[in-house]
Amino acid sequence: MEQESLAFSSHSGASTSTATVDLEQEDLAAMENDSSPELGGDDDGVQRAAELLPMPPRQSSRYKGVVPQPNGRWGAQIYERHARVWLGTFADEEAAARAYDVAALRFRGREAVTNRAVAEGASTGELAFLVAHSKAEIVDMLRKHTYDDELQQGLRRGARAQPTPPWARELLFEKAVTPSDVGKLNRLVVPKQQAEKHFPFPLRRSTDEATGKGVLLNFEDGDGKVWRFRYSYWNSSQSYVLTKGWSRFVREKGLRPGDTVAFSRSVCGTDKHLLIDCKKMHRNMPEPGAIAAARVVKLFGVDIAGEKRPPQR
DNA sequence: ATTTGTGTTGAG
DNA sequence: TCAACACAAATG
Repeated sequence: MEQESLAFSSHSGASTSTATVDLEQEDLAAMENDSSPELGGDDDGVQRAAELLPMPPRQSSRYKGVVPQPNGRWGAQIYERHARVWLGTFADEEAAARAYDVAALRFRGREAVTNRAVAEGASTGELAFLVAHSKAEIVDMLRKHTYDDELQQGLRRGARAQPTPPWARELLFEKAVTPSDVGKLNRLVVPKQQAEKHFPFPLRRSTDEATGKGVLLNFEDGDGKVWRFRYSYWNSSQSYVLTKGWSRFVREKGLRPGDTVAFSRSVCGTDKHLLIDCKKMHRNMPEPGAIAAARVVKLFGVDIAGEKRPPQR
């Protein structure tokens, strides 16, 4: 259901057939459809009648990628590798221009020349949405005039249905956890530079710490589950830390020294909440205690480990 | 009967 | 690359 096929016109088309090619993820199939241009007196000169009827000269559009249609409507098109990609027809010029802009952003990236002011034609969220879809999908949305809906729905997904899609996340930083980060200290040391750069409040080193509370921050994990940690600054060690709630996270995720925790931020228009994910260094390696537990179960045929075994993932 | 969008050309 | 123009293919 991911693959759409769009028709493209062959540039040096000697063949009279319309080439249909699949737009995959990123690439438009290259068609080297070359042959000698048809020569020879193909047709006579039967082309006079039309000239006499002064069709109101179709005025060209002031927008890039927009072309007038005979019926007064507007078409949008963009070129890719010598081939035209038709983006559909629209009632008004602006809608067509908008379609071109969207396509240009998807095909040529952030720096693409568009019709809208260079400043803000696309939010970070929209850019992410675009990149998360194939060119064919975007073109299809444009032609069906469903782009705006899909975009909104896509951005919703991040704020509503729990798991924020990968494309709606912006990585802030990662840290390989140390033994003490996953030990009994119930705290994660957040690299100072990263903390000051990415985490909410410029946590006052005396104020907030003096009161000893810091701030509570919510983090969504890969499964959409929300974790709440206390984030504060410890004067004693001159470091930023995540404390309350951290040990439970470590336990539930089975974090071990050397594993990595990644912090990112939702890129959706509104609430740019924080996200946390962990990358286990050795995927299939059972936890230290797991082996013993498994043996016990096997030996005695009793699920004595059932209660104690922490949930995986 | 209309509309879409492809074939095609020539300018930049 | 890009749009103008003509008109065949696609649609209702």
